[in-house]
Amino acid sequence: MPENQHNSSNDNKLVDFEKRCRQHGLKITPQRVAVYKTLVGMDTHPTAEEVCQKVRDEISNISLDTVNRTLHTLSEIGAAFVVEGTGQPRRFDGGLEDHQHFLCMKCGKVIDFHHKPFDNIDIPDELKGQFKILRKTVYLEGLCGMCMHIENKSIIE
Amino acid sequence: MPENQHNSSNDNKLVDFEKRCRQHGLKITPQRVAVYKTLVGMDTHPTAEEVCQKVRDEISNISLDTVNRTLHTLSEIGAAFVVEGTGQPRRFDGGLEDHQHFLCMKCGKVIDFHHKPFDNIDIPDELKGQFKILRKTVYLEGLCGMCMHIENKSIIE
DNA sequence: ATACTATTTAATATCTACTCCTATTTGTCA
DNA sequence: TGACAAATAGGAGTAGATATTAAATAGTAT
Repeated sequence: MPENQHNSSNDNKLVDFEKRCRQHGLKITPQRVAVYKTLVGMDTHPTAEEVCQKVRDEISNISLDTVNRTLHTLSEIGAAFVVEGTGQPRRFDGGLEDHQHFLCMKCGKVIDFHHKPFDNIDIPDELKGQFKILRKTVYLEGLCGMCMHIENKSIIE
Repeated sequence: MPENQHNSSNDNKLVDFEKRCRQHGLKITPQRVAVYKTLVGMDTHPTAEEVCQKVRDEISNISLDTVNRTLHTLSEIGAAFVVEGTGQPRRFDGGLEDHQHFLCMKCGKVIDFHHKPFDNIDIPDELKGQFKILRKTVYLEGLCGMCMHIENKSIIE
C-alpha cells in the first residue's frame, strides 16, 4: 500500500471513472478511457484540439470529433469540468459596481448578484507575489430559476 | 440636487467616461459614446452582437466591427469588463481536486492554484433559494509571471 | 457466442464570433 | 481653418464548434 501510491491513486481514478460511465449507461470504449486519462494527465487546461493532439500518441487515428464529443460527455457526467465561462461568446459588462456572476450551465445566461462579503476576498501574499492580480471575484455556476423549473417539470411529466 | 438623481448620475457617468477616454488619448466619437451608453443601460451581459443590435436604434449604420472594437477598447481602459473566461475557446479541466483558476489577461493561459480557504466559500441562503448551485469558485485575473516580466522589460527598453 | 445498439471514423457542411483589410470619414490640436 | 492621425464602414476572410452523413466497428447483455 505504501510505495506506489501514485499509481494506485491513478488506478482508483480509472476505476471510479468506469463506474461513473456505467452509472450513466455509457460504454467503456478505449477512446473514452484514453481521452479521460490524457485530460487528467495534463496540468494545463487544454482545448479539445490540444487533448486530441496528445491522445493521438495512444490512439493515432482518433478523430477530433470523438475527442470533442467525449470531452462534452465527460463534463456531463462530472468526470471533467469546463473552465469557467470558456466556450461562450465574449460577454461584456458595463456595471462597474461591485457584483458577482452566476452562470446558468443550461441556458448560458449570466446573472448578477451581490453579496457584500464577496467584494473583498483576501488574497494570500503567496499569490500576490506570483501574479499581478487585477480582478478577483467569486464565480458560481448551476441552474437558474427558470431552468430549475423546467427540469422539475420534465421529471414529473 | 435631489429630484432627478438618476439622470445626474448618468450624466456623471458620461462625463467620467469622456474624461477616461481623454486620459487614454482616445477620441470622443459618437459611436464610442453610443456603445458605452448602451452597454451601461443593459442589465444583461450582452455579446457584441446584442450590443450592436441595440446601438443601431441610435446609429443605424454602425458596423459590428466598430461595436466589437469599441467594446474591447472600453474594457482596456476600464470602462467595461469582459465576463470571466468568455470569448475563449472551450477549455477542459480533469483535475477534480479542489483548486481555483487564475487567468492571465495577456497570454490567455489558465493557471491552477490552491488556497484552502477558497474551497468552502459560504453561500448565503438567499442565493441558495434562487439558484441550484453546482459549482462555486474564486476566480482571479491579471498578469502571470511571464507576462509581468515582459511588461517590465518593455518599460525599461 | 450472438445479436443489438452505441460508438467511432471521416468527410462535408454549417454557423457564429471574430478579425483583417482598405478606402473614407472625422475628431483634435495647432 | 487646415492638417494629421485616429477611427469607421463594409466586405472578405478565419477559426472554433457543431451537425450531418454513412458505413464500419466494438461494447454489452442475454
